[in-house]
Parts: sequence; structure tokens; C-alpha cells
Amino acid sequence: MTKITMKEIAEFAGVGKSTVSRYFNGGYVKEETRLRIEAICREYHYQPNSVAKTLKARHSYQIGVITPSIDSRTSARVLTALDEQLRLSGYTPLLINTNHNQIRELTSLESFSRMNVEGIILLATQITPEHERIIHKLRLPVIILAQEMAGVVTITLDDYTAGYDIGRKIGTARHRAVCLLGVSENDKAVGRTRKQGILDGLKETGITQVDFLETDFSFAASRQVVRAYLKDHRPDCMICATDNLAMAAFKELHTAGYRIPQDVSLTGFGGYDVCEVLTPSLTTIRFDYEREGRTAAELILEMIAGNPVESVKIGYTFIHGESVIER
Amino acid sequence: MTKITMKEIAEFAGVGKSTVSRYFNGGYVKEETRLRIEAICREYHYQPNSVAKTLKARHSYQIGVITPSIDSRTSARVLTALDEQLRLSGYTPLLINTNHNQIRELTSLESFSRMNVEGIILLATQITPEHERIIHKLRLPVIILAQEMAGVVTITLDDYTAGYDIGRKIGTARHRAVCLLGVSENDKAVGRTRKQGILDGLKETGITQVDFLETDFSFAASRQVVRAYLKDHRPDCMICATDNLAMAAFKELHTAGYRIPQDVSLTGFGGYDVCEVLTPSLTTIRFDYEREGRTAAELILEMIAGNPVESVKIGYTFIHGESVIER
DNA sequence: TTGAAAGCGGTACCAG
DNA sequence: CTGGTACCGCTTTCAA
Repeated sequence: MTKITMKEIAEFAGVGKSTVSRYFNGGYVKEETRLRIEAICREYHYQPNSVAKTLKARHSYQIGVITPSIDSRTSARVLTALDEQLRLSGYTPLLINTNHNQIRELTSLESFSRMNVEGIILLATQITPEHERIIHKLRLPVIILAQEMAGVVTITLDDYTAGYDIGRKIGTARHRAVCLLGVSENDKAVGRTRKQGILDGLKETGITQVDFLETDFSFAASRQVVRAYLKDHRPDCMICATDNLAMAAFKELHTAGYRIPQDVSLTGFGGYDVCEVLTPSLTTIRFDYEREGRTAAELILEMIAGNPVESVKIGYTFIHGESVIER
Repeated sequence: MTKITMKEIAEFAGVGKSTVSRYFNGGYVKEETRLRIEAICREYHYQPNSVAKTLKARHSYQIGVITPSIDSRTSARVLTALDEQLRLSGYTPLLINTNHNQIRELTSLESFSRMNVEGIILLATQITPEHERIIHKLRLPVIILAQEMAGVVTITLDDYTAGYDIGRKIGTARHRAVCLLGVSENDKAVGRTRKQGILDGLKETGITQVDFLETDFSFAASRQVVRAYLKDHRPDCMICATDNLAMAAFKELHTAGYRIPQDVSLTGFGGYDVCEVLTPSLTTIRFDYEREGRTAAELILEMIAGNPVESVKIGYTFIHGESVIER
């Protein structure tokens, strides 16, 4: 019932434990001996236990990855690319989904550390002092995605400039009743930097009066917020902090009888492919999430190898859809 | 630089290694000793290494979870629920995303087994003989989701009956040019059982002539397939094997100038919330994916506890949207 | 209550 | 080439 061990394999094959170990790790083993060991291993379906191996060996070839959710287009794209890239180098990513639970995010950092992973990648939504404290005492390569943090390697999107571009686009199209659907400032990247870029872009083109609506990243909550807003407001433009929010706004605007873009312009951020179902197509920013994931994998491996690494900013593409027109 | 160990903590605290171990595992430790150890641990930020612990201890409190993708609404919902439920019992799910790579699915089963996880949950898309071979020799509790497999505990959706309901619905609404957008028969649950249910439901209501279109689960590929089909066909109904496919069909039908549902009816399977953006709303089957995930967690824990467990079938709700009308 | 000692299942050094 | 042996960091008797 209990699993067979290397010691037993060695006995059955009539060799020493160390020889079996060498067999598995590419050391010197005579062809004849090799065949004997191979036969026994096959017969008993033996596979060396990786827990025991990790205990003594230098490498675990595991990278801990912590994500706030797996049910968002954004994280899915980053994670899939990250995953592919890590495997190319023989590393296995272990994924923990915190489901937006802050506490779990912190404990996951610690539990990965105890698990002897060689590095940790954190897809962040907000960095608290507690995060900084734990990360700094972690003694492990750590990379943070999507949020800035001093003294740590980060991979961030160019939120400010992307926001600025959208702001200018809307401003030059002479909108007058602009509504910004955004998220909490706790998310520094999206809630502050991206927002500030948008506001600056608008201001640059003479628009200083903007209605701000706060929501979380969920579809349902965003619909609520927009619906309430439309009761006593008549925007001619809605700038949404993510494509998901834009889809929520799309639905509510549609329901309220607005025509897009004739009555109201709409923009998002992200470049999700599901947005392709929208008619008219959405004007948005497409971030290169795949590149973000790949870069994270490359950098963490560099760090593990002991090479110096610098933070990176990921670019974007402006998608000129049909959801914005000149007023 | 190297991490501090229990042995060192013991020395610093002036006690034996075993006492420190007992401190962490709730054994007898005098209050005074306890305080001393606590202080030292805090000072050095000591946390017992879980790899070493797992080597000797009976439980690892880890469950291996294998998923073909994380970027689908379906798997995201299952995984999130599964995750939550496992944690309630103190277990940590370790997630490996195979990204639809069959080989990786098989190797993941083995590597989890070597990692001393206590059980494995596999979100399956197809079961090959190779799967059966490996799973049977795994000597570990294994649960398979979404596909049937003899001799193994499975949690499946009621694909046949759900398909049948959709088929009848379309048939009784007197459609005549029905097109079924489905997937490969390699996916037994969706590609065969669900399809057969649909066909039987249609036949029951007198419809035996159905165009069949095969695609994979992706949005892009499905659009291609539908676009090509519409060039020389004029369906009055499209039944899609998932909501994602339905959205792809929606977009192409729309682009081709069809009005839904006046010109063509449309149905899906899944009940994804993004489908809410569609106007008209989609007639579909809502599977209880959250329940599927929760059940998987409950059953694997039962199996670990050594209790007998039976396979389960998960129900659904028929969503009466506005995308189907009588002809 | 406590600590010495014997593992857990491998790896790695080293003498043969 | 091969096998003995000393660990890896923690748990678990068991005697004190």
C-alpha cells in the first residue's frame, strides 16, 4: 500500500542506493546495471519522491505564483503566458489563487517560502505595508506584477501614458459630459495612475469637469453603479477603467436607450477578445499581457541565476474602435 | 543568507529540537518554555520548512488540481469554488495549468504523485487509455471532473438531459434549418453526450436534418467556422455547445446581417455572466459549476479520510432568454 | 515536560 | 563505476 522507495529498488536490483540515485540523475552507471535498474523501476512503477529530493538538492524547480483571481481575462492571459515560459526552462509554476483575500495573499507568500520554491511571482492589486514587510524578509527572489513597489523588481503596465492617450482622444473629440468609471485608489496602478493619466489627457484638451464613479472590478457591481448614475445624468462619454467595466456600461447604456456612439462614446482598457462581440467595436487600450507574463518568467529565472535584474514597463496598443465619435 | 532551521532555533532558545517541534504541533511544552521559543521564532522570523515536514509527517494538506486552462469562464468558476471549499478544511490546492497539453496533463499527474499531495482533482476534457493507465497505478485518491471514467470517482454535468431540453425547445418552436455548432468527439461529455442529447431532443420533435459544424472551444476559431458556413447556408437556428461558441456565432450572425431572434434563434450552454451583455439575452443552460467545484472538494476529503464515495451528477437550470422564438 | 536518537526518501562526497 | 555514509530539516518514539 505504501509507496516503494529508492532503497527497496536498490535492494531488488542488487545495487546500492547511490547507484539508483545516479541512474536518475545522469551519473556513471554501467550499461548492464542501468538496464537492471530500469527493469525494476518499470516493474514497480517507481518514481523518485520529489519532496525528499528537494530536501537535499539545491533546486526544487518550482516557482510560486500568487494571483488575486483566475476568473478575469487579464490574469488568465498573464498566467498562461507565464506558465508556458517557465516550463521552457524546466520550472513548474505552482499557482495559488487568493480570490481577492488580502490575508491569504500574505500567508501564501509565507507558505511558498516554506515550500522551498525558488522564487515567487505576485500578481498584485494593492501593496500594503504588510506586504512590504513580509516580502523584504523573504530572502527569496520576488517579482511583483501590475503594481509598483520600491526595492523590488516590478513589471508594470504603462498605465499613465495609456490613460493620457485615452483622455486626449476623448478631449479632442469634443465631449462635454464625461463620466469616468473607475476603481478604488487602493489599486494604485488602475485606481490612481491610470486615472490620473486620463484626467491629465482630458485637461490637456480643455476638459476639467468629469463625473467620477467608483466600482470594483466585477461586472454585476459595475452595472448597478452605472444604472444608478444614468437615472439623473446624461453623459456623452463614458471612460471605463477596464474592458469588463466597459461591457457593464455598454449593457446599461443600451438598456437605458442610449445609442453608442451617436448618443454616448465608450472606451475601455485591456483589449479582451470577448469585447469583439460588442457592436460597435470598443475603442480601447490593448495591453500586452502575454508579454508581461513572459517577462515575469524570464526575470525570475535571471534572479534565481543570481543575475542583476531591473524593473520593466510593458507597452500597449491603442485600438481605434467604433465606439467613439466627434461631438 | 541561508534560512534558519529548527535546530538553530532550539539552540538559541536553549531547548531541544523536539521541544520546538512540539511547540509547533501542539504537544506538551511548559508555558515558560513556550514563551522563550515564541520570542526566538519571532526574532528570527522562523517558520518551519514544509518540505522537510512533509517528508516525515503523515499529511501534506495539499491537493493537486490539474486544469486544461484557466482562461475559460467554466474552469474559473469551478476552480474558485473548489479552492474556497478546500481551504475551509485547511487544505491547500496546488494548481497546474496544462494549457490543453495532453502530455503535460499526464506528467502532472505523476509529478503531483511524487510531491506527496494527498489527492488529485483532474478537470478533464478527454480521457485516453494512457490516462486510465496512469490513474489506476497512482495509489492516491483521484477525482475526475466533467468526463466519465469507469472505476474512478467522477463529477459530471448532466449533459445528456440538458442537451435534450435544448433540443426539444428548438424543435417545438418549429425551426427547420437547424445548425449545431459543436466540438470534437474526443471530448466525450460535450462532443458526444451533450450533442446526442440535443439530437435526440430534436428528433423527438420531428427534426432529423441538422447541419453540424465542428470547432474547438476558442472564440476566434469558432468565428471562422461560422463565417464560412454562413456564406452558403441560411439557418433559422444555431445551437451552440457552449456560451463562448454562442457569442462567436452571435457576432458573426450579427455581422452577416441576421436579426436575432427574428431571423435566427440562438442557444448556448453554460450560463456565463458575460453573456448578459448580449441583446437579446441568450437562451441557455446554466450549469452549477460552483456546486461542481465544492462537491469535488468535499469528495476528495472524504476519500482521503478513507470513506466510501460515489460519483455525482450536477444539475442545471434552463435559462429562458430572448434569443429563441417560434417560427 | 523534555531531549536524544532514529528515521522519512533522497543526494553527494569519497574511498575502493 | 560502485556503495558506504553523512546529511537535508523536521517528526516521533521513548527513556529520563
